[in-house]
Amino acid sequence: MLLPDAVAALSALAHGHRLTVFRLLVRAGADGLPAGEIAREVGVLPNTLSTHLTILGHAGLIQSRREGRSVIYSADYDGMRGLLGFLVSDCCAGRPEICAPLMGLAACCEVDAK
Amino acid sequence: MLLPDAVAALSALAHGHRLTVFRLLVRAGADGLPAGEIAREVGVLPNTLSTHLTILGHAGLIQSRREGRSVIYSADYDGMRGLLGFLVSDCCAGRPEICAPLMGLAACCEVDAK
DNA sequence: TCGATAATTCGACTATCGCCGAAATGTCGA
DNA sequence: TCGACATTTCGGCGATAGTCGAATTATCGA
Repeated sequence: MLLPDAVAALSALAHGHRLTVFRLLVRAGADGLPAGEIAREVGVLPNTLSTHLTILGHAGLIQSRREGRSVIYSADYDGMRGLLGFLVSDCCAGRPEICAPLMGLAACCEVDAK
Repeated sequence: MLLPDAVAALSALAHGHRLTVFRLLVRAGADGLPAGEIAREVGVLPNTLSTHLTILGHAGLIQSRREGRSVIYSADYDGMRGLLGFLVSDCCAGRPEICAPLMGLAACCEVDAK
């Protein structure tokens, strides 16, 4: 991931509603959620939400697929990993002790964790 | 970390110059860098950089200390970890296979890595 | 084919962000 | 104490982001 892509992804998440939507989709998993339900859940007008979803999509953080008259949105875990990887890249600069505290983040996947 | 704090941190990083500055400081380690050198390195006017540094500081991503007539800025690794932790929190939702690909990010600290 | 539902696109308005020049503040050496 | 250096603060300007109402597109059931 290049810096402009990272800026786009960070800008996409740098908004209360969009960040809420993204986290909602991250938790929803691969099944995703229809746009209407997201709008209801987050409490934002459908047209406004649509622009937010477009921004998140362009940033590579979410995907969409059509199912009947609904459009289902789901998190793009590859994009998410790309952003996180960019943020921690070169954090060590030869000093493992510096970013050692960052280890353990992935432990969120452990059973019983959190 | 609460959502408003995460939005503040993401907004702080959602800017080309600020993201560049942050990465520079992350690599610089605990020693940090004086404001003037950062300005030269990034290629931005001192007064403009100052506002950027203030924003990053308020977001809890960098710290500053005075040394003589210089002000030394350095990355706040705690704040950084807080943001990353927030982004991956609850990503599993009981489905370890979903965010399993996120594991290995912390491998940046491994010797020989990157 | 028609009406209803779901979602998006368009146009316009307001608020906020980012930048710069100029001035002010803080610190040190002579 | 004074002048020089490093950084910050302040003012105003142009550009961009966010929101909304209204209109448009897409899909389904009858």
